[in-house]
Amino acid sequence: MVMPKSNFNERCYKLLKLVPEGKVTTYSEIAKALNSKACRAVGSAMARNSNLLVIPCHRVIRSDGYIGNYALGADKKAELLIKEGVAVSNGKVKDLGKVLYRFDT
DNA sequence: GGCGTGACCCCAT
DNA sequence: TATGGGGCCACGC
Repeated sequence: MVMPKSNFNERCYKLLKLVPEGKVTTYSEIAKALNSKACRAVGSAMARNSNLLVIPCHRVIRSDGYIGNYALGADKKAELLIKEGVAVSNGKVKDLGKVLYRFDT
C-alpha cells in the first residue's frame, strides 16, 4: 500500500489527469478546484514531478497564457503542447481560451 | 520546530 | 502597459 506524501499534490495530479489531449489547464484553475489560492503549491508539486511519466504535467500552464516552466525545460514543454495540437508561440499559448480546460464546466 | 524558497496569481500604483 | 508588493501551500535545511 502506497501512501501519498500529501493529499494536496495528489489532488493536483487527479485534476490534471482529467485534462484531455490538445487541452491545457492553469495552476490557478487547479488551485481553485482545490478551493485554495495555493497556485504555487500546485507548481511546487509538479516541480517534484513525482509522476512525470503518469501525469501530463506539460499540460499545465500559467493564467497569462505563458507556458511557465517544466521539469524537462519550458522548451520541451512547448514542443509537447504543439505536438498535442496546442498552438504555442514564443513560449506562450496563442488561443488560450480555446485550449484552456476548466474544471468548473 | 521555524525560516526561506518556489514550474504562481491578483491587485494597486 | 509595466512594475511592485502581498498572499497562498508544500517542501528542504
